[in-house]
Amino acid sequence: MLKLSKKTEYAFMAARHLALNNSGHYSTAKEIAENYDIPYHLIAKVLQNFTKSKLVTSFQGVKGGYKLNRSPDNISLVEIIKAVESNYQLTECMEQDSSRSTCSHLDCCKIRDPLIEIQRKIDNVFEQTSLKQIL
Amino acid sequence: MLKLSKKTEYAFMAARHLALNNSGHYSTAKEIAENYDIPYHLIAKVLQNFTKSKLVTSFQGVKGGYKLNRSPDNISLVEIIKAVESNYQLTECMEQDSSRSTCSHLDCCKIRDPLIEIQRKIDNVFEQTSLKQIL
DNA sequence: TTTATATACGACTAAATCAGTCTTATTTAT
DNA sequence: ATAAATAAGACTGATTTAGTCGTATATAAA
Repeated sequence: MLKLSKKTEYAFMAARHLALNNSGHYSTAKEIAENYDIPYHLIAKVLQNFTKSKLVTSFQGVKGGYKLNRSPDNISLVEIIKAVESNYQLTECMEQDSSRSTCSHLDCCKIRDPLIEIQRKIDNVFEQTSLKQIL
Repeated sequence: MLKLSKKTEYAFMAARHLALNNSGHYSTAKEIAENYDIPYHLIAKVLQNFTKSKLVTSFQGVKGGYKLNRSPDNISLVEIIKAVESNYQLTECMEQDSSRSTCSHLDCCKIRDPLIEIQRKIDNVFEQTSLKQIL
């Protein structure tokens, strides 16, 4: 099956929220958690991932929170996905670090190359959809 | 993350094998299992799924096996995927039978419609790639 | 300078899913 | 009859995912 994890769903929701609430105050993890009924610690981790990938800037302490670093039409969905998913790929053997791939069929599977091409096309879908388009 | 299960990988490999060995004899589950080092019972189930979705015709008994019903350029990868994956979708809330959807965010998530559009585009990638293209 | 409110981060647990195994029934060519 | 094949479902173990908990650190404001 072809599925996004909840982490990615939460990431889209959070990114959307940040894009729509970019004035006045910094949005907090608590605010997003309550607004969309998402467990606090989960959305907090998503936002921390955003910070690490420089999608947002975080401010600690009272009146702290998060703000987007770029305008929504300049952020692609693939950036949001890659910020939170450590394993964004179609099959195990597409592991970037090929030494980590443990697939026992590598030498006889014969379908790897066409699948890489398909992965490229799917990347494109997410690459070419901007955060602005899901507001 | 966005991943195909092993079942789909095995399905692609089996479909490819059937396409390349369509003369002389019917290919058997055993033959495919040994050829690609796939557990026999797993590939057997994949082939049974193919039969159910009319992608192949099965023949029981000695000298039995499977044969493709259509030419490889007339079979899309999405058909192969849907034959083996009961849950081919991007998110839980895209469940065709909406009564089965248990997502607790349905009323506040706000990203469902754009995601449905993205699902459509990904469908398209698999729809427009034929079995012939992965031979 | 204390307090309340925020991010940062890692350990842990429970639930769900996936991959694989095993067993039995049925069909059919020889 | 027998051997070789599909059909189908129950079961198990491993892995992944989702969610929880606890603690440290930073900072605005009283």
